[in-house]
Amino acid sequence: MKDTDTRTRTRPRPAASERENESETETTDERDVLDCPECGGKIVADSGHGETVCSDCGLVVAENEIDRGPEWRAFDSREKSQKSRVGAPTTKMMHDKGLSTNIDWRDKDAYGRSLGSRQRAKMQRLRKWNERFRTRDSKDRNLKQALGEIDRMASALGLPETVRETASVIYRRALDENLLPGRSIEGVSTSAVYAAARQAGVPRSLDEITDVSRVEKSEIARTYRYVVRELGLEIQPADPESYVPRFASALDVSDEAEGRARQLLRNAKEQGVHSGKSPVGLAAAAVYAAALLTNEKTTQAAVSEVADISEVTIRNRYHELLEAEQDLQLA
DNA sequence: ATGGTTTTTACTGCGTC
DNA sequence: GACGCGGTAAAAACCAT
Repeated sequence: MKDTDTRTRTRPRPAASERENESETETTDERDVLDCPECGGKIVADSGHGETVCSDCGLVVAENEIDRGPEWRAFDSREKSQKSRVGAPTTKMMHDKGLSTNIDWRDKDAYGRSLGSRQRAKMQRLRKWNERFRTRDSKDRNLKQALGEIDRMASALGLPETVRETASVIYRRALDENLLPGRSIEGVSTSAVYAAARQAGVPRSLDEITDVSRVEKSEIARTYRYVVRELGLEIQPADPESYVPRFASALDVSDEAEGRARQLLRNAKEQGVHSGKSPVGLAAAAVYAAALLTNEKTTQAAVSEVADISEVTIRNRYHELLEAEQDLQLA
């Protein structure tokens, strides 16, 4: 991980629809406009989410200002007024932030008198229904937010529609099985994306996932393990070959080299050289080795860059890959 | 918590353009 | 002399126990 300083972290720009909404929600008085150190573009102090962010490259200059914007987002003026922050202070301790109706369990009226049996039965029914609606509402809102997040991350990672759908399904299942309490919506939706991408055979490394998520790597990993276990998802370790096309095209190497890379990986697999090693490292090394074999110019540094893996690892892996290749020819 | 394995970081030496 | 590459040692991260 390169970004040790949390204040200068780049982030993918929000989807167009979101940005439009933010700018029209915001009153346009006294904004600070400065030049971005990163790309020279304009930085507008606001964004409505307590962040000061460059509109061109997404560089986050300052975070943790007070967010005065409305809750979530609004699509028309009716929703906007409904969701604006007016009303009782909310608490995060309750799943519905303490805004819902509560019916006392005591069978007394407002003056403390006991209720008749008819009234008691009525109250009993009301309690039951109130409870039902309340939990359903909260799950709805929860799901809405999570699906938005899943969409945002998936598109930032360039994942196809199908992956988003599986991610949503995974999230829904997690919600239905009550896996959420004690875990953040963010964390679980990130895990869902990670799992879905792997299941679909278009894996993204944990680091790549972490870059687009709002939670830390360790939490994602923890939540991911938990979700996979509880849901009984069957996910094989990522196949190194599935990283090859992405690296190959990022490095502009020929199809021939790409084929060689796959071949190298298959050989390695048969000889069991690959177990225990990171699939990303293997894939990166294979691409590098293949480029070498086909006389194309690539540097370890370049491969290391696109694969986000150290050069040392590439060196070690690609020696092993070439050895495996030789052993195979001798046998 | 611990120990074993893998990956990363940092540094050095070698050959080439 | 800068660059690409190789190797090494030590630190850090990761994993299973």
